[in-house]
Amino acid sequence: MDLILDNLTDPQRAAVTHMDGPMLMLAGPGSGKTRVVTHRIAHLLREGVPASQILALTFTNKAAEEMLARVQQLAPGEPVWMSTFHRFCARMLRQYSSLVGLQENYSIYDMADAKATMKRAIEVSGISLSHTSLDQIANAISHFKNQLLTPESMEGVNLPAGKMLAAKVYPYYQQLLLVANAVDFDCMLLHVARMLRENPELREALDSRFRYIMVDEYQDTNLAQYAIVRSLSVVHQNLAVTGDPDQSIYGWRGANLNNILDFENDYPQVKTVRLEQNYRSTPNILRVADQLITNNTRRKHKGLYTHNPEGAAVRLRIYANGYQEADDIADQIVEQIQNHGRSPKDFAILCRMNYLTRSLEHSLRSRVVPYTIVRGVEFYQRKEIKDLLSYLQLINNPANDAALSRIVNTPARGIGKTTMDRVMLFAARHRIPLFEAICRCDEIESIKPRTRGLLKRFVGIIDSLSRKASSSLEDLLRFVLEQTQYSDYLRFSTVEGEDNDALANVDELVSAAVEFDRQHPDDGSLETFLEQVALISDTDAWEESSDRVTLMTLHAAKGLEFPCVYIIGVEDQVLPHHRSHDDPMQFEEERRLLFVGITRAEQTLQLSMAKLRSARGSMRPAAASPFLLELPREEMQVIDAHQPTQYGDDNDFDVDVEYPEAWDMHADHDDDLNQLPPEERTPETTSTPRTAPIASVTTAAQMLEQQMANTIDPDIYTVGMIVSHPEYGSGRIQSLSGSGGKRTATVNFFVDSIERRFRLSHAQLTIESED
DNA sequence: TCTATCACATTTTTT
DNA sequence: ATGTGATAGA
Repeated sequence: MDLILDNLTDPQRAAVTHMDGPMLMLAGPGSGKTRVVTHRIAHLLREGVPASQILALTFTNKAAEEMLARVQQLAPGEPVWMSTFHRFCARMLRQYSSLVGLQENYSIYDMADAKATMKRAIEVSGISLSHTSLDQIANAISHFKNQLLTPESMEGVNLPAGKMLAAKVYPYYQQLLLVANAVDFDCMLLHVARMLRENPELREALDSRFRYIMVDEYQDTNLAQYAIVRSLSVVHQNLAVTGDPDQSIYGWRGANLNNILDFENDYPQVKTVRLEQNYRSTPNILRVADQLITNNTRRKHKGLYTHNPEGAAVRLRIYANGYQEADDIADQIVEQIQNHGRSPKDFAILCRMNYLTRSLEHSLRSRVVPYTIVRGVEFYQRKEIKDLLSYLQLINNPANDAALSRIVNTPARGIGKTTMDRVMLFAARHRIPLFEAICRCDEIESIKPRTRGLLKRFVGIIDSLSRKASSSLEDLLRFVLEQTQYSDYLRFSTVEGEDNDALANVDELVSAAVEFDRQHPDDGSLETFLEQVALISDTDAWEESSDRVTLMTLHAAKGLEFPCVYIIGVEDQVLPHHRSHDDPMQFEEERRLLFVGITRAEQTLQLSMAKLRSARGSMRPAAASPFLLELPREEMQVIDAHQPTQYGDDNDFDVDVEYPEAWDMHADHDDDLNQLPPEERTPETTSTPRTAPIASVTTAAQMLEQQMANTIDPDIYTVGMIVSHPEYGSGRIQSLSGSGGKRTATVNFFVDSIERRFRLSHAQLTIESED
């Protein structure tokens, strides 16, 4: 039995055993890509390639950790260098910092730090934000860096008007970063790429040090990453990249789809392997995904197939409004958990935009279904955490202006905006860090003597903290808390019993420090801790283990899989997003986004849209996403849950909203019902026109209950009746209670004389005799 | 210098 | 609906 080579398909084995020369692995969703990559590394090691010569680059920490663990399992021994691009660059910069004008204790700015710095740069450059925004400028600068454009190389380059201002800010921003001995995320890549380009002997050394390079999710690489990878594989072209053009959803962040589309041109001797067999989804789901993505032009053809058994038809539900959508999905989940042995963790609800999870949250909470939201901002973005980390950063790198600005007056020390403006002016004039400017505050004439005293006291605090810099992280952090009286500050700024969260978060950070000390008994430096923290993301915190329904954006769902998936808000202007409508490239990316969502599903999938969607506080009509037209309707189950709503029985919107004719939204759905599984195909539903107004109905939830109740007429049951249950056998109905969807029967079973209660709308009770 | 109030915008966000 | 950022007043 060969752990590494057995149980692989032919294409998989071909990829695993490929050793020298470039390789492109086109891996469809659920095709066992991670398995192939890890097995290939194990194979390389077994064939005698030293672990130190292998470098595997991923985009997420999670992917890197997972691969590392799996390789360790297959081939225990010296670990292979597996990390994210950014972590790799962080290490390189640490080692070769002087080549790009940094010191080795440089800081890594997160988005917030970077934006704050840009804001300063904008002020310094004297540009008005009236025709643009900070976000736009930040985006543009990020793009410059991803395109390997330095401020110098951009001089004289013609730019669209939208980017002109950003280009003006760019050099000022870079200057501030340099003075602060700091980099932002994009800089890390840019610096390393430049370093490799400008230092041929270093490039060569690293090229032969990392003889075997693997890149995961290659479709998401930007130009900077591309340049780094190419530089490291000029002499030793043992570059294996894996990816799927159809799953490229980060174009807006600078990812260049051409990197993977042109890989075969870049490396003519490339060996291309296609992994087309899917192990994840039912054929039904896969066909829907495949048919959708066929509409894209910028792709490499893959013929996806699976040997998995046929499953339930993919559902498309059209709801009257977003609340009904949320309630119905929550009801479905409850039903599946109660009666079909599902757990909350089997479900994922995906959406284009974060705010769409709100109504779902509400519906789940009211039904006491546990859920988590995977959001962009979490623990390390919390104010108290950022504050404390800023103290640590300042100790590690006193030039870190972003950290200083954050905590110079937190807790309050009487150093306000006016003072800091003067300090900043002085710092900018002398091109020195803020901390140095504060140390030299005697030279700043505009600052009053009293304030100088306050500034000096601040310097004293930082100095005393710095003297502790080499103690354990836990001690250091506790010392910071003590010296700055930060805990008191939190307690005082607390409104009324509300904010004990903040103190708990502080405790959690201390725990993280303790844990770090434990894991790094010898090499634990402040620098390492800060680097680790800076490059952590919040999606990493998502615990797979907890038994909860997962709510997240389609972007966050990449790489994950769930038995049951709901994709909500499949509406025009939402998916595709209205800002991606015009540009065909972006439009295709939106289609890929839906493709990614669909292919997360293992067993069941429901796409849904609402005819009315509340956005920005008000109800607006929504039209079907154009992508819905591209799906194979004939094999899907289309359910138009059109019902009158609390928003008016004579719903004006109904007439106004335009639906593609092919969808036949309001027609009778006998066809569709015939595709339902038998238990859902009761005479009641077919004979009751679904558009009939139900006068007494007030909320969407009640409507749904009614609807459900109608599927099985509860009134056919009477007390004393003998019924049969699939699990417990025969029994007698003792009593009946409730009404509508809550109509409940208490049954005493003959087999054990135990009474059990069932909701008639859900339970599978069959009548054996009337008496 | 701090605090309260108001206007404003609001896609997605691996690092 | 909700949060953030700027501004004005204490």
